[in-house]
Amino acid sequence: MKYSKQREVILQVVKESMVHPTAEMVYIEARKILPNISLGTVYRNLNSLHEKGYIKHIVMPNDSSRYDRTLNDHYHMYCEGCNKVFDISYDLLKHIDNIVSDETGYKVLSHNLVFTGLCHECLEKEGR
Amino acid sequence: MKYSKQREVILQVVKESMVHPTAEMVYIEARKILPNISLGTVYRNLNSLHEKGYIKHIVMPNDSSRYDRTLNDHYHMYCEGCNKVFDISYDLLKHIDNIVSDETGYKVLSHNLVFTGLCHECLEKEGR
DNA sequence: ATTCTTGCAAAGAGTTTGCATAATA
DNA sequence: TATTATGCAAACTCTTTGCAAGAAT
Repeated sequence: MKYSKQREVILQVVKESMVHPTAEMVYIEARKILPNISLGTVYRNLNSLHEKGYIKHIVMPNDSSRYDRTLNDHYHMYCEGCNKVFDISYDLLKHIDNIVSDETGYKVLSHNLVFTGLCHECLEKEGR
Repeated sequence: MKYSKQREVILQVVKESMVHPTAEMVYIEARKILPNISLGTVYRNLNSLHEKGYIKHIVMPNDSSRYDRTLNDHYHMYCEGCNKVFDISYDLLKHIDNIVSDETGYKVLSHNLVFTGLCHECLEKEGR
C-alpha cells in the first residue's frame, strides 16, 4: 500500500468523526481539506482502510454503510426517526464468532449486528 | 389488503423454499406458475408480506436481501464461498431487544444479525 | 363504483470500475 | 522505472416508483 494524501485525510476524517459517517459524509468533510478528491477515491480508501483494519464497516439495513473509528467490540442502533447511529455496548457477544464456529462447524469470520428503533430525541418528539 | 393471485404464489414460493431466497429467486420460481408476473410485483409483495408478518426479511452485508419462511427467532450465516445462507440457532439473544431497550432507553424495534464465513462444503473445497 | 394491484419501464440510491493521468517508491 | 492511486464518468446491482390498465371488493 503506497502512501497517499487522500487516504490520510479520509482516515483522519473517520477517526475524528463521532457520527459513524457514511461515505458521502466522509466525502463532504474530506473535500474541505482536499477540494478535488472524488467520491470514488473515498469509497476505494474506506474499503482498503477497512480491509487493513484501520476502521470498521457497519452495514445498515435499508441505508448506506457507515464507517466507524472505534475498533473494539460494540454494536449499533439505527434510529428510524433521524437516521443517526448510536453505539451499543453489549459484552455478552464478545466471543460469539468462536461460539458459533464451535457449535456449528462453520468457519465464522465476522458478524454484523444492527438494532433498529428510536433514539431518545425522537422518542421525545413523538411524545413517548 | 386485497387478495391477489400473485401475492398468494409469492407467499407459497417463500414458504416452500429452503434456501432463504432472494427476490430474484422468488421471481424465477413464481414465473413457473405465473409466467407474466413482474419483478416489481415480487418486490412489492415481499415487502408487504414482511410488513404483515407472514415472512421475514434478512438484510445481508454485501448481497441481496433474503426472505425467510421461518418466523421464530434464529440467525443466519452467509457463506462467502457459495453465497448460500444457513440457519443459526442461538437462544442467548432471545430477549436482546428488550434488554437493550431497558439498558439504553432507546426504543428497540428489531435487530438484524448476520454472520459471515465459510460453510462446511466450502471449507472442504479449500482444504480445511 | 371504488380501491387495490398489476406489468412495464424508467428512475433511484449506493457502490464499483475502466481508463488515462499523476504520484509514490 | 515500476507500481499504485487518483479523478472522472460510466456502469452496475438492487430496489422502488409512476402510470395506465386490470382485478378484487
